[in-house]
Amino acid sequence: MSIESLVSRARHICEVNGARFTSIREKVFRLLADTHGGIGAYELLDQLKQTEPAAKPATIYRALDFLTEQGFIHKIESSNAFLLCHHFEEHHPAQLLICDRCNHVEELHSTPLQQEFQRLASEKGFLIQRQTIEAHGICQSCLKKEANS
Amino acid sequence: MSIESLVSRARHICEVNGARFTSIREKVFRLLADTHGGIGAYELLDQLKQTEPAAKPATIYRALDFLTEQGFIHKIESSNAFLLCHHFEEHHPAQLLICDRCNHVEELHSTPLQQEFQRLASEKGFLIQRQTIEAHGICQSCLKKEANS
DNA sequence: TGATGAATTGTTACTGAATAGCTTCTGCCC
DNA sequence: GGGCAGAAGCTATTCAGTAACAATTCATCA
Repeated sequence: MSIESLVSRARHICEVNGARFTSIREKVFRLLADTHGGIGAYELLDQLKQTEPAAKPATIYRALDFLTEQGFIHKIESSNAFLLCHHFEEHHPAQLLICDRCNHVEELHSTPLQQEFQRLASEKGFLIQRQTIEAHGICQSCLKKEANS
Repeated sequence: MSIESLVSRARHICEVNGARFTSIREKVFRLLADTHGGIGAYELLDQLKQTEPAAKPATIYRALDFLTEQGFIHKIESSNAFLLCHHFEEHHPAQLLICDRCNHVEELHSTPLQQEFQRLASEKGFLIQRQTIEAHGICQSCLKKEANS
């Protein structure tokens, strides 16, 4: 999936939503799209400063808030990092597999898993509004590299 | 479950493990035991300072690291808070239901849920080493209060 | 008892994460 | 062009977490 294609899809969604895909927001979006895996807000800020020298933490966090609202990115809670979602046409909860070796993140969308969590919560009378399901470990490709060495 | 009972159980486990349940560690343990729900490291630090004026962030984080190693506490990743676990006799992954109204945290231990997540990961060739499963929302008792008002 | 080595704690300093509050600018609608 | 709302600038601050090194405590073994 090319970056340009992602950008134009995002731009289109913003138009539909009546939201403004401003220059800064687009830049942050592109930086995220360039990143393999998650990236921290301050690293993102450093990169943004190369074209927006005046950028400050608030600049990044406002952009990240916007991108989150539009459903373009996920936050990785267990590592305080942000991740571009490549199928943002509909908001969806995701489960993340985060490789601690290569930083790659695999995004899952298992309905049974969510439903089971939902069911357990309901049993306790708990109303879920937001869920975080993440695993850290080692991805397939890193495991293979390890086996071959 | 009384605090004293928790403390003595913790002390016993430390003895068995050959770990030292020092004064600072016990104080942090007690502060966590006094807390309803999760608590942030710096709030914990403020409380600890009342009896340990020299305490610094490192003091708290070292104690928290120790208590985590012993399996006495969980970290709530989605709110950067720490929570005493009341059944720490065996290390176990937990799922947390965090009420955003009253701050209460319900701890679940669903084996099916973990296994399903495990299975999904395996399908992708991913080896899970640590998992975070949390939900934010509203607990039963807060929902009832709401209904009655 | 006294030496010693490891674990614990003290101390200073720093980086990274996130938000608050207020000002300025920009785009849009009338 | 005037006024309004949303976006971005700016300053400052709080919270979260770690690094590095010095000082201390403690169990143990000679």
